[in-house]
Amino acid sequence: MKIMRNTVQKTIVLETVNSLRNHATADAIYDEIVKTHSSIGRATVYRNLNLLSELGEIKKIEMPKGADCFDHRTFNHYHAKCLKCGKILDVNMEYIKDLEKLIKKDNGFEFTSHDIIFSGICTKCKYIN
Amino acid sequence: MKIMRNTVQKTIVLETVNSLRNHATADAIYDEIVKTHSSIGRATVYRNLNLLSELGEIKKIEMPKGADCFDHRTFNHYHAKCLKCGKILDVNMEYIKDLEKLIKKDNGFEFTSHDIIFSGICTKCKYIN
DNA sequence: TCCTTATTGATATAATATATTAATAAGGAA
DNA sequence: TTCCTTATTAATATATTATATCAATAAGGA
Repeated sequence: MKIMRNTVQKTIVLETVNSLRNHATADAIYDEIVKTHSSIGRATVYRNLNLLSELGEIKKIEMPKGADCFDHRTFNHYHAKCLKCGKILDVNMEYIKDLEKLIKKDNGFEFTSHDIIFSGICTKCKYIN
Repeated sequence: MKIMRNTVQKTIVLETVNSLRNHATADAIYDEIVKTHSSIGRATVYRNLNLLSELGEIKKIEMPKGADCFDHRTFNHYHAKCLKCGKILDVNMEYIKDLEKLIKKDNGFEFTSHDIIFSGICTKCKYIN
C-alpha cells in the first residue's frame, strides 16, 4: 500500500492556511509561501491543498465563479461573497442538515453535502462608490 | 443610448436553450448549434448566453467546479450535482427567501440572491460500478 | 438606399487547475 | 550510518472555461 510521507512543503502549506485564516485562494496561498520559500512549485501548493482538504485538515470551498478558497475552519458552514470586492465571508448560521434528508426522500438522490452561497454587497463596499 | 439589435444568432441561442431544457453548458449549447449553423462563433454563443440571462430570458447557474450551466427555467430554484456523472438535477424544493432576511440582520450584508447546491450520487449512478 | 454602430467571427489572451516527468528526498531496512 | 525504494517535488506543458480585441458584417432607423 501507498504510505504518506511528511514533507516540509506539506507542513508549510498547512501552516500558511492556518495563519492566513481568511478564505485565501490557492494562488494567494502560493504567493504568501513564495515570500519565504522561493523555490516551492505552484503545483505542489495546489496538490497539498487538495490533499490536506481530503484529509480533513483544512476545508476547500468551491465557489461558483472564481477560484476555490481554502479555510482553516473545517466544520460545515455557509459563505457569502461580495459582488463588488469578491471577498468571502463566513455566514453566522447553523448548518441545516435537515435539508439533505428532506430532499433525499423526494429524489432518491444520495446526498453527501450541500452548500449555501449568498451573494450581495458587504458592509464595507456598501458605502464606496 | 445603446439600442439592442435582434440577430439570428441571438434567436438561435435562445431557441437552443429552450429546446435542450436540461442545464447545458455553454460549450454543449455551442456544439448543438454548430450542427445546423456551422459558421457561428463560440464567443458569440457565450456572449448571447450571458446577455439572455441578464435579460432574464434564461437562467445562468454558476456551479462550483466546472462550467456554468444555462437553464430555460428562469425562476429561482436549487440544484444537485452528481459527483459521478456530473449531471445537474433540479431540486424539488421551495426557494427559501427567509434565509436572506435572516442573515441580513446578523451581518449587515446586503443580499441579492442565494444558491443551495447539493452534491451526491444520483439514482442512475448508484447502481453502476 | 444609405449610414451609423451594435454585433459577429476569429483569434488571442486570461485565469484556474491538472498531467507529465526527471530529479529529489523521506523513511524503513540492512 | 548507509543504502534503497518510491512518494513527492519542481518545472513545464497542457486542459478547461471564459473574456478581450478588432476588423468585417449587418440591423434597422433616417
